[in-house]
Amino acid sequence: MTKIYALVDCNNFYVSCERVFNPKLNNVPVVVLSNNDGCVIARSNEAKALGIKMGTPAFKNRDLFEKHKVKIYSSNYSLYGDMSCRVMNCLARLVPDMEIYSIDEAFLLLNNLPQKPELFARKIREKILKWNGIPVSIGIGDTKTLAKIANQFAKKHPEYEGVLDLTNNPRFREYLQQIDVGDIWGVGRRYALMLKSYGVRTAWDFSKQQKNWVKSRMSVVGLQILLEIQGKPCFALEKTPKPNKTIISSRSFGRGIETQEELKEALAGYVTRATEKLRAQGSVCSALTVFVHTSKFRPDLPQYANSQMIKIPHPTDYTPNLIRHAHDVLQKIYKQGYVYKKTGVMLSGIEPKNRKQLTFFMPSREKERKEQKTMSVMEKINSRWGRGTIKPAAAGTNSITKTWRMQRNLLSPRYTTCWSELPVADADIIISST
DNA sequence: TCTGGGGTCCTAGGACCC
DNA sequence: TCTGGGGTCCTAGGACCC
Repeated sequence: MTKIYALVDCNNFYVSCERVFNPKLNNVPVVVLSNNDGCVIARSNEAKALGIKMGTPAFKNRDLFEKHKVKIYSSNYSLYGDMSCRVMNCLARLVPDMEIYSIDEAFLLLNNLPQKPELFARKIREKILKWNGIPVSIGIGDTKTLAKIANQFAKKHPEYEGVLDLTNNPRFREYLQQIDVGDIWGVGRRYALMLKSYGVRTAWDFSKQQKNWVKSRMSVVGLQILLEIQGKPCFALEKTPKPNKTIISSRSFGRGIETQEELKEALAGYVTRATEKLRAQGSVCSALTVFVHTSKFRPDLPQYANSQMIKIPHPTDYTPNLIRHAHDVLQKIYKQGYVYKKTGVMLSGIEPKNRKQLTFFMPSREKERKEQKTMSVMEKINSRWGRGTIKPAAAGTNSITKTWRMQRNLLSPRYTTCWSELPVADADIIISST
């Protein structure tokens, strides 16, 4: 039986999250900025209409922000992550087969419904809005790629009221002719340029190309995209998330830093975070890469970037070990006389902990048990009292780290994940509205 | 002054082996 | 002097995604 795919996409997700707890933000331009309050990463429709572009640096938009009284927020990932879980849990209650694709998107299978997929999608939409306050758009198609395309119409054009079904759609060709080839899922800027140089401008044009032609220019991935556009599924629904093969933790600094001591401290914090993720997915790692670089936006300062990987003899998830390794690598690539803007760590060679390769020179069982116990106690304390309640001393004390930590000057409260920041209902308002 | 962070997959080419 | 051919594994770099 042919499958019917739906893509549920939260509209302007981060902005929508802010609006749930602050209705004053409705109908006015709102943007959310990346870490360090650097770039615009989410915009309300009003902000899009002002011509504020995705990914542009905040300081370049300053005039627009001021002129139109744009509401500006630092990104509040505690809030967005929690809201995302709520939306996904709702979806999971409504359909048996779903794949969480990103923080604000999920693919669903809409087969064997008692009603037409479009009707069902409208109900999903209503419920998510009612239960979570988050508006979503839903595109439906014979493949994931077509569902993605349908979603673009559902989101952009109000006449669809948030849902478009492209399966058995008599206007299928018309729709594909309106989609720029670069807006196909998986066709990025480079491929779009290449395709256009051959006169392939729209999704419809693309769907008419020869398999070999596409494969020779865009590898097998391009071929899969072609087949998907033609309605032949190549990308299956992935119901269970696969463990990550690499885990990265890195941040830009709020200010440039120069000393190795400060870099070590930052790095220790990132390793701590990365190993938390590693343990959360039940894995160990056998390699670690450290990178540092100066700011490429300061050509007036001397530039330096470097990275180095080391193999770890015994695959591990033990934070102090990995911090030690990271510091060793940093020692090798650190150079004095530069103003560093960013450092980070990547864990790789990741494998399941219960299946890890044994080696002759493994640490003793006893030692391993101790390490495990230490990590599990640390984890318990942090999950009970909040992340970072206890951490390796190498990651620095708050008073020291404060000076280089990232800027988040416009942060909203963690309304849903922190007792002390719960929204407070104003008694007068409650009384007057009842 | 101020420019994010975290992932995946594919391919070509080198090292190495028989 | 003559200097093959086929295979595997690993890595770096490029392309893409949200």
